[in-house]
Amino acid sequence: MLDVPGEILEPLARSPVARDVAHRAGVSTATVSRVLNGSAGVRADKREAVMRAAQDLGFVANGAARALSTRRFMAVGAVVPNIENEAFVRVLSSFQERLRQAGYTLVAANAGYDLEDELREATFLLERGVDGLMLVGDIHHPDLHTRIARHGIPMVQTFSLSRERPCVGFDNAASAARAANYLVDLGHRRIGVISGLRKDNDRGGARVTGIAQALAARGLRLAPEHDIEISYGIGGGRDGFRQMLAGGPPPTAIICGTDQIAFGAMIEARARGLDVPGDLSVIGHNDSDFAPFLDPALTTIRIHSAEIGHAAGDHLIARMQGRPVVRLTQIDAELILRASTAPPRKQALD
Amino acid sequence: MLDVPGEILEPLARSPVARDVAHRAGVSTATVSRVLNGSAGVRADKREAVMRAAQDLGFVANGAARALSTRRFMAVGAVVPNIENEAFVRVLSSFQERLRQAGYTLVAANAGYDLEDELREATFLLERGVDGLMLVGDIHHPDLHTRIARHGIPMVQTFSLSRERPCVGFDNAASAARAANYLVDLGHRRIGVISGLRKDNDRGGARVTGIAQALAARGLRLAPEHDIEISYGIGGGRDGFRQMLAGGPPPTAIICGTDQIAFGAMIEARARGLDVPGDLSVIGHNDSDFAPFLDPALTTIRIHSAEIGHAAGDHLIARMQGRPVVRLTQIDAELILRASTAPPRKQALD
DNA sequence: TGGCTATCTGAAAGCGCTTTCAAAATAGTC
DNA sequence: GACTATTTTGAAAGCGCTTTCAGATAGCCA
Repeated sequence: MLDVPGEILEPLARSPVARDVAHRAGVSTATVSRVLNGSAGVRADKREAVMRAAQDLGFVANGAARALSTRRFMAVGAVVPNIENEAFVRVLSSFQERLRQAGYTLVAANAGYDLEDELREATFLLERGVDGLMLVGDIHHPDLHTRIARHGIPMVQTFSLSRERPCVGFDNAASAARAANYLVDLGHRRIGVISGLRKDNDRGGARVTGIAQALAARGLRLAPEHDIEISYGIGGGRDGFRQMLAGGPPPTAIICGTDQIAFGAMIEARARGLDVPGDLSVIGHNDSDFAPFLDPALTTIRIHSAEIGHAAGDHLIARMQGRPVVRLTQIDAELILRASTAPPRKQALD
Repeated sequence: MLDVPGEILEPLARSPVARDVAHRAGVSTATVSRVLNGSAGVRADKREAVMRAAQDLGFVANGAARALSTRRFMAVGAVVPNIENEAFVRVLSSFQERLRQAGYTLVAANAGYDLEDELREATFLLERGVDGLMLVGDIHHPDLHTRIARHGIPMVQTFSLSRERPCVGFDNAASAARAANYLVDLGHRRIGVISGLRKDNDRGGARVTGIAQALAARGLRLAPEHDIEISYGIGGGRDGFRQMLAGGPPPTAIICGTDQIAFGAMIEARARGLDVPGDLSVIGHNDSDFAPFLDPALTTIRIHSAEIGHAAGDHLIARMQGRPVVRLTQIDAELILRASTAPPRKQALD
């Protein structure tokens, strides 16, 4: 890093307030407020005058004053585990889209898969006065809901379903189970899982559970040495698959917690001379941009992130406006079949 | 999407305010404020009492009231072209990290590579009362700077250098030129470029210019048919390279605007039976997570996004606190050599 | 103990907007 | 033209916090 010396910069001037506009237009601030908020009952000529005055002065209402006065901040918060994760970014993006249309601002924060941190960030947002809050998953710090309740604002959870709380998501166990069943149908018998960290992460946990149960229902089992938990990312996927190979006879198929992990596993498999899908079928999660372009193209569980974001936005907006709303919105994930899955080779089956 | 009927939810209760705390602690709101803001000059026993009362009541200061009173919102805005773009997400993430430490909240918005939209989003943030603003690049709507100035808040631009305005970035032309020179040094003579959309995008434009100039300085030229502009993404890269092949003798090396584009170009090249790097050397931009894992591993220009975000954060914080600051911070990009670049085959050189 | 600082503390005045309430202006009626 | 029903309007009271200013307390020294 290199700092290039340059002119030193300085600040400020007083920006116009409602009284200035009122003066210029020859009315009271009450009327200015009425005009600017579109309330009815202002004579056309005064309305005109106010509009022009505001325009001339470049008046912009002070958000804090307005918020203080109306008791609404017109902002909603969102706390996601990892703001650099594609799926969360997509949700945030679509969530924001909706909020923006309704005049709300999105304030997002990062919790890094840690309950304490999540609580801290959420509290920070609450202090800011957000009018609503979006969270990811159904596992949170025990104090979190109390604090949210104390602020009396609506909250919605995303990505997973919840028994008690408002949520927009999908059945992680069921969709992962579907992937497992698909593999079993193809003829696979030894199926492994590489997931991200599962601590305090109901999505990851549910997926593995779903797979284990699906296998059990078909008379198979998820061997402990084929149930790997690693940190996210391509590197994690490589490590995970390496670990799996170290534990006895390799699986003929694996289901991964993200497409990045799947990508990593495929790389490691290839480095070990295994053919995908010949020797190893691979399924990812999320349907990332690159998934169709991998070689072979990656079979993956597509999560409709944009729809989740939209639905979560709609839910929160409705509640903030006092409209009734259903507690649970389910948006199903979808298994996208591509070239990384195939029946196992005969000799691998014994 | 499926809506499952559920209980209908409802709201509210009054949250405690400073006066409540004052009452409970037997002091005035002035003292409460002093304690909660850590101002000196409050006797220990009263301080204790206030702390406990606040704790018991679960008091959280109303952000709007505080903002109104202090004239500082403790929030800064950021408008980026595409919130789903890896490089921008990284910058936002590190930017936020710094802000958060200093007690500021980040409010981010999406402009989608459109000047009008950028103006709209920035105005929205300005209305919100942000205390500072981060933008990307040096090309903006003519009205934007006027509006920012009217609010009297500091602004910093990122990713590119600017002649007039505060900025944290790197010399896009120079770093792209370095990549071009490297290719020429390897022996390449026909070098192509696939960039993202260049309209209103000084980064993309500068990179191409830098490459063209570097080539010119070595007695070569960037042929128009080898100068391709496409929309971002892997698909864009494929299309771009296809277009390039349609335009006469193919280049022996290409420089791409992002790693995604490079990835797409590599896929297309392989689909055409070209070997990378044997028949085609490829250089990307950004050093994405997947770059080292592509086959072959991608040579790329690493942009130190995290440092840019940190520096931009530091810059804004300093100015918001009235401290002097240098106008321009340069953070150099770096050419990361991997396996996707090599000398051209002899027969390709004529 | 009295007198004089040095500390602490609370009353009160904003911050800039919205909104209520009653007065002023206008319109409508007979 | 007097009188009532409507609209329009502005004065003023908050919203909940910070901060100034002056008064109350405590601390010290003679």
